[in-house]
Amino acid sequence: MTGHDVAAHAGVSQSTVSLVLSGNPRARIGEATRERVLEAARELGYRPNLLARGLVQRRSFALGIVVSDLDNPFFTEVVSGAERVAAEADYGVLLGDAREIPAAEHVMRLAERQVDGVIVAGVGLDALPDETREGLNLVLVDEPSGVLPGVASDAAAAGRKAARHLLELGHTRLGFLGPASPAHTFRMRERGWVQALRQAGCTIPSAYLVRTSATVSGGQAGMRRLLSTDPRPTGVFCANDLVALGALKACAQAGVKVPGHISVVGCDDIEMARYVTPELTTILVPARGLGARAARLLLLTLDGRDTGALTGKALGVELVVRETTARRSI
Amino acid sequence: MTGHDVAAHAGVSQSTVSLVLSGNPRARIGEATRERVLEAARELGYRPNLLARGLVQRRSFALGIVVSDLDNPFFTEVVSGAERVAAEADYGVLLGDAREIPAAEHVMRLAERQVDGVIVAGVGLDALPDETREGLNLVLVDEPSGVLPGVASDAAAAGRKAARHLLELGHTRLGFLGPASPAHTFRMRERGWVQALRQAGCTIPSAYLVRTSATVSGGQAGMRRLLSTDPRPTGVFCANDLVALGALKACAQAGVKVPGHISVVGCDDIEMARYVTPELTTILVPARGLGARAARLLLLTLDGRDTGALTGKALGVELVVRETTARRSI
DNA sequence: TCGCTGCGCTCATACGTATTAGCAAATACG
DNA sequence: CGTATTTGCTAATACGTATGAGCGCAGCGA
Repeated sequence: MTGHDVAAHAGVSQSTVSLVLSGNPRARIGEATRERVLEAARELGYRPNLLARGLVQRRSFALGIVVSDLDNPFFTEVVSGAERVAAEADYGVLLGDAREIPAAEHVMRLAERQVDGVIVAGVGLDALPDETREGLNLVLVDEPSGVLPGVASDAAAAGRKAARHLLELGHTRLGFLGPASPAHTFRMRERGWVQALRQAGCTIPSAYLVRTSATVSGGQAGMRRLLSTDPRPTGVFCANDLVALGALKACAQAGVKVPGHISVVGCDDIEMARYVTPELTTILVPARGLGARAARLLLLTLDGRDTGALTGKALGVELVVRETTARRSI
Repeated sequence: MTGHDVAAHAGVSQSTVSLVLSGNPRARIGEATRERVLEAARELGYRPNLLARGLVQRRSFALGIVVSDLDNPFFTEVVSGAERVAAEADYGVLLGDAREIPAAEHVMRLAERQVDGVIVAGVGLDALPDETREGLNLVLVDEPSGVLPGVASDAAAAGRKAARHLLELGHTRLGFLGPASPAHTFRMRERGWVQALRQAGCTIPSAYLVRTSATVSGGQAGMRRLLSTDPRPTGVFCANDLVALGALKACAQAGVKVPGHISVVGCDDIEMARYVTPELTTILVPARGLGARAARLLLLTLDGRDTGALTGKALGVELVVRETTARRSI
């Protein structure tokens, strides 16, 4: 079922079929033949071959999205946001998960598939060698590089807001749970946290700064370490919600009451945060918004339009107070 | 950077480049020229254009996956499993989320992109009209149709195992929370549940069979209704884990102790089930396994290989006892 | 010396679409 | 009525790859 078949059926040439169906407005086509072609196409159930179109147009109208971990709900939200925008614009979305196959490899494969651009989330710039990305439209999510376009949340603000919230509740012994990651976002969350505490005249014993992997089990192990310090912190900020969930688990297992004995603040506001008991106080990072904005940025770039409105400033983050934080009781 | 460029650089024809790089084993190529071509390709950083290849081979080496709801962790796990298998086999994965755009529309778009096959999950056969799928390799996940190939979990067994578990704990007043969905999986989970109860001589008042949407808020609302019955059920089976999480939330808000006052069993075993407090007792449905098997089935079909081993029987489900179920106390 | 047989490579073409140049007929203009 | 101009369509080509047919050449036997 090709354009030639439609042409034959309508008694015109393939060129005419293409002109009619591409909807090129400045194409001069008689009303009668336009009707005949549309009718024939409908009758035959014609669907254009986008590979052929892509080949000649040198645009595939597809974009790729590579995430570091498809099991992390934060990234699936990013994907979800990007997919929505892309689909709305009639773009296809090719997915890559960097757990088994490195991000750089995914990017090259997507390039072979001639995607018009690639969104990369949760992957540092150092994991993407130059030769990987030459001649490719890349947008980084939450990894400001200065050299590549990207969208980001205000990670330092996330740390600051967590700190201020706990400080306002009267807490002064404050712990941090997060990965020793080169990822910009994690570094900035930590930096914002530390700076806000310093500014408030709060000292930070090194035992209160615990390194863990950015996963639930990491948070669990990290919180165990934190609970074994003496005196314990009365408030903890976790670098992301998965870590916070692990921390809550560790508290429950150790018989430590949240928020009675210790207050916990997460970061991301994944959906799960609302469903655990007690509900997690966290910093909302608009994951879906980041994905959507990344896709929009890419699409604007491809159309050669102005992208200033999207690259300008970071997406705001917001404190969401739920049940894991309370005024210091002792 | 095309095969012609590599050819010019190596002093051979484009055909030769193709023969060398396609690695066609029965191609007769001299060792010297093979080396020259490989060297040239490496030097120029040549990457073949898969659109062109797909056009001539009439195979894109890509497959599509359409899910009903990308925010449901169960489906992201299905996607994750399929992506892994596909990537391993050098296939691309095109993603479609059926919340904004109907599944049938996604399938047609994927067909235009010439995917070699499509995996559809969480979507009933009735949502896919015949003309949508003609000439297309479809695999349905958890929606046995008899007419299309598919992979499925043993949904009736899920219902039965939930029932037996609660019966063994001494519960006799048993409620069900689930959608009035045409989806085969939900129907079978319910049927297995009902049959096992009947078989045990357990009557099921219609007030104990509550219809809700298959979401957290649906489960929350449903559980509220169930808690207002008199006498209350002492055990509840939820059609999936999201519903169960909502049910737990409703209990917490109503001051009803789980599992002290009421036992709750979910279905799917999404990751979240382990992180809520109390941890959710549930029926493990191997989502990632389903996705992986669907992808393998598709790949085997495309290679014209035998698929008997994969289509034969449903994937087993398994009771995972955690903390939301306990022996009937009163 | 002359066929004959593999070997190693190239030529030509096809895949299905978009697009430019151009042709014939119709229309407008002086 | 003759000449521009516009209208409506087609022919031809390109996109980058795979692949079957075919060609020159070396080696080999007679």
